[in-house]
Amino acid sequence: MVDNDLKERIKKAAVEHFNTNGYHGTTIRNIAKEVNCSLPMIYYYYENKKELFDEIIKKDFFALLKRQASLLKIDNVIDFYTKFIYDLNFLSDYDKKVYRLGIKVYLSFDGDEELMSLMDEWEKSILPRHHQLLKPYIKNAADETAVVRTLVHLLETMIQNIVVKNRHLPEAEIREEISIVLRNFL
Amino acid sequence: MVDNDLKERIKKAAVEHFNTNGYHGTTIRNIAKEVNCSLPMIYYYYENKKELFDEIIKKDFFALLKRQASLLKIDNVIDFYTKFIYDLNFLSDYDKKVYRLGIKVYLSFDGDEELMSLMDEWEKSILPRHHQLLKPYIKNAADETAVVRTLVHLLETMIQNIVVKNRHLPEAEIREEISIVLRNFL
DNA sequence: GTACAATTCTAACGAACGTTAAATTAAGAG
DNA sequence: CTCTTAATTTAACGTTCGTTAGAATTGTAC
Repeated sequence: MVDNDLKERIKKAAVEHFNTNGYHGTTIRNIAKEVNCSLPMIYYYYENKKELFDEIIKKDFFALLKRQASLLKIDNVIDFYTKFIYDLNFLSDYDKKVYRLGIKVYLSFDGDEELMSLMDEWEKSILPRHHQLLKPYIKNAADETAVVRTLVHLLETMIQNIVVKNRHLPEAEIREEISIVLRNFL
Repeated sequence: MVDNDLKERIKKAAVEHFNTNGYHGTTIRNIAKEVNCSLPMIYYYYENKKELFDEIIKKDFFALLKRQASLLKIDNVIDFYTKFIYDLNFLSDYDKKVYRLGIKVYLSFDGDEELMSLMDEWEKSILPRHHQLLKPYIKNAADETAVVRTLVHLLETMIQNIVVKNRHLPEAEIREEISIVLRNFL
């Protein structure tokens, strides 16, 4: 994320501020000060505060989610999920902040009903996607849906630890937890 | 939570607003309007906006956490944890909102560093507490700490689903997921 | 160099914010 | 009924907010 272009720098600063101070706690003036431009420049590139916020969530956050979801070359299921989570540790700072902001909207800390419904739609797609993904590897299908659900729940917590709480999760811990959920299943 | 007393009604409305609009998005005027009193009445009962916010987190949220943590009569571990989570579904509306607000502070959506460090301290106590709790029931201690960690992570997601996302989690689903993590362990 | 468009700025607008001073009303004691 | 204190209100303060009008600057094409 090289920041030469002013429009991009504004968005970058906005992500930072929205994350730290929330939507209402973020002021256009603070963003302008941070990127060292005058206040109306922000209105030159973005219609208003809300549009700036929405662009981050609608474009950058969902793009990030889709990028994540498309990394689907599985050979070993546990390796795959471990890598899936572990790699989050090494997202760029900007991507992590966008992710964090998205999760905040998802947990309805900020954002409006339109954004919320976009989130809901995304969320509904998660379980089926992972179920599909795991299907070919299931050996013991006794409590299939429950295991997939548990796995997804576990992934969710680990994502939040890395992205929202900004912790580093060691690969070994990730692998252990995923294995615990998936044993007796693969 | 009967609301006769004005001070209590103010706090109740504040929880509602802080939850929906965040700290900065909440205005004293809106709170006053909601409880049908004049604006300075809020300053009659609370020093300022920040003190009102802090009282909710420091008193009500932590009281709630401690109340939850003290429900420790175990006979069957899975029964216990299932009930522990399932009962969250039936918290009073007020308690749920306080819980939700607390989690938001915990995830640093609002609140200052003082509150954050209170949260950190609490968080550090969680793993040891559950480890202690599970100790007498462990049969297969091969990956003891990992299982406890996985369980706590799973509990966290379920708490967030109930309290933050305001979903109802059926007892059967809770039990299934806890059992999946704890099998081969008890 | 001149013309024109794309950037960027200074300065201000009205509205809403947190907070407070001071006046008013309600309640309880003697 | 009077005095005193508690509860509540009206009205305003200074500040900061999101936003915009309009001027100044910079870049580009001929």
